[in-house]
Amino acid sequence: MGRRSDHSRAELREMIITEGHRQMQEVGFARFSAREVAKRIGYSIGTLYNVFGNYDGMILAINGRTLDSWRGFLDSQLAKAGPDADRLKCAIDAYFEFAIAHRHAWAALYDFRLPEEVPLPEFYQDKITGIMDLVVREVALVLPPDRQDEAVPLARSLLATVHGHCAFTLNGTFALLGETDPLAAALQRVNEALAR
Amino acid sequence: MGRRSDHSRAELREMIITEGHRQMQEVGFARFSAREVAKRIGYSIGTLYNVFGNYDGMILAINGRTLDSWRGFLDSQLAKAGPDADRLKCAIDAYFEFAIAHRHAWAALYDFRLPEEVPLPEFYQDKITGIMDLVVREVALVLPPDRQDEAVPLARSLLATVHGHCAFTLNGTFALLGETDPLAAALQRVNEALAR
DNA sequence: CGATAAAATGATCAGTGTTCAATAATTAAA
DNA sequence: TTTAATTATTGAACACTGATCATTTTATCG
Repeated sequence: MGRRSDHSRAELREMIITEGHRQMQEVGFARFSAREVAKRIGYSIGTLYNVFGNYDGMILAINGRTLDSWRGFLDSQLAKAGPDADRLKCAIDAYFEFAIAHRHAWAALYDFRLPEEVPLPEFYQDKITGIMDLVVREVALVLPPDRQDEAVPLARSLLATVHGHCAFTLNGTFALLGETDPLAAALQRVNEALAR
Repeated sequence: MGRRSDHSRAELREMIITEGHRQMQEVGFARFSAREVAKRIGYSIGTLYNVFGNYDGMILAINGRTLDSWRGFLDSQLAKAGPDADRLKCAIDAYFEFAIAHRHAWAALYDFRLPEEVPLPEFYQDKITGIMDLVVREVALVLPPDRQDEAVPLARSLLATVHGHCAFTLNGTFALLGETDPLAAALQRVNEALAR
C-alpha cells in the first residue's frame, strides 16, 4: 500500500508512541514488543521501522513521552502548591508518586540504554536537562543568597539522592531492608543538605 | 549421555556461574545469552536448565556471584584501611570503584528483576542484607552514642543515596548534567547526614 | 491517463528462552 | 558379568524477538 489517507505521518508517529507508551506501562521494558505495538495500531512491523529508523529510536520516543508526562506532573503539582508551600517537598512527593503510579514506564527510562558509543539524541537530552532546570530553580528558591552558587551542583546531587531512594523503593530493596517510609528518608536527606 | 566423570554437579554449577559472570561483565544483561554460555563451557543449552531450573535462576546465581565479589571487595578495602581511617569514605570509594570496574555486571543487578509475584530467594536476600549489615556497622562506628538508634535507618538511606549517585554516574546522567566529581558529591551528602 | 514518488507490507533471517522425549553414561542389583 | 534402574545430557522443535528490504500498494501530479 502507500500513503493512507486516514493517518498522516505525524499522526502515525503519535499513534505508535501512544500505544507504545501504553504497552511499556503495562508490561515493562523486558516484555515490550514492537510487533505487539504494530498489531495493536493495525500497521505492520516494517512501518514502525520506517518511522523510527530502528528499535532504539522507537524506545527513545516512548521514553521521551514518559519524561514529558513526568515533567508535566511535576509542573502541575508545583503550580497547585503555590509559591508559599514547601515546594521541594512537593516536588519530591510528585517524583515518587509518578514513579510509583507508572512504575514500568519509569523503570524503562533506566532499563533501556543506548550502545555506549551512541550519544543521546538532542531532543532527549533536552527533556532531561529540562527536569534538571526545574530542580535547580526550586533549590535556588530555598537556598540563602550567599549559597546561590551551590544551586546547580546541589540540585544534581539531590536529584541523584531522590533517584536512589525511589529506585530502592520500586525494585524492592527498601522492602527487603525494612524501610517503610522511603519518601520521608529522602526528604530528610534533602533537607539536611539544604540546611547544612 | 549421563553423568560425566570430568565434572561433578557442583563443578558444573560453578563453571556455568563463572562463565556466565564473565559474559555478563563483557556484554551486559541486554545482550546476555544462555546459549552462548552453554557453548563456551561445552555443554548443551538443556543442561543449563537442568542445573538452574529456569533462566531467572541462572541469572540470580550469576548476579549472586557479582554480589559476592562486590562484598569481598568492600571487606578487603575496609580491612586494608584499618580502624583509624575514614572508613565510610573508604567504603563509598570501594562502592564506586567496583561499580565502575564491573559496570555491566553491576548494572545487571538492577536490570534484571523477577516477576512481581516471585519473591527473591533466601540465598540472594542474604547477600544483600549482608552488604547492608556491613554498612550499618560502619555507620554505627561513626555515629555518636546518643544516635546509635539511627544507625539502621540511616544506613539504609545512605546506601540509597550512594546508589543514586553511582547509578547516575554509570548511566550517563551526571555526565549530561555536567557533574564531574560524583564521588565527592555522594560523600558530601553522606557526611551531612552524619554531622547533622 | 500514465508516470513518479511515497508509504506500507510481510516473508525471511538470525537470534532468543523454553521444553521434553530420546539417548547415553553411570551406578546398583541380580 | 549381565541386567535393571537411575541419573545426566542432549538438541530438535516451538513460539517468540528485532531487523531487513524487495515487492506491492496507494497517492500525487503533469
